Amino acid sequence: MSRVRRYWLMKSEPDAFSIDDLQRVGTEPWNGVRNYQARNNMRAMHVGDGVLLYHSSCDVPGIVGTAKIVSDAYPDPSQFDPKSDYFDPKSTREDPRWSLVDVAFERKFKRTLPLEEIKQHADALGEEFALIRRGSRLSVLPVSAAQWKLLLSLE
DNA sequence: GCCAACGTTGGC
DNA sequence: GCCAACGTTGGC
Repeated sequence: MSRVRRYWLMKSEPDAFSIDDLQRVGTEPWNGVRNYQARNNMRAMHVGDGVLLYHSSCDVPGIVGTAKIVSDAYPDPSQFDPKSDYFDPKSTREDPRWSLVDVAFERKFKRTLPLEEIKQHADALGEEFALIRRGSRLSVLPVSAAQWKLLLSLE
């Protein structure tokens, strides 16, 4: 039983966790996501799905490389840790509120593909693409096969 | 540092 | 269930 490979885009702030950090550690549990839409997207992920890594809140915001999903979603342990910034007192182990997936480094682009440049392809990418939708702050978002192909061709 | 956009919280 | 207040995101 095979399934269709799906694609996603995941943001991080390079000051906190960059693609170089991911390359160093190899695989990272993507913890700390505390937005329901982003969480639901992670719950829809499966092993083998493709990820575009995006750097936000930095000199040149943009796509910096690719990664792979290497686990299905499971409860984010940091929600249960009172010492963690991501502690959620309203979450229980019986019914965990927040999930994460394990993300493995795949490839770093030769250059950052800047948001500014991505926006120039808004027509081809489509108005519904959350990365360039006005006011969208979603940190984990779906990417279609066509969008994936186009964005990789811009590297 | 500014600020627009958005999500969440909590009083009523 | 409404909505004002507040906190956060993230480009610029």
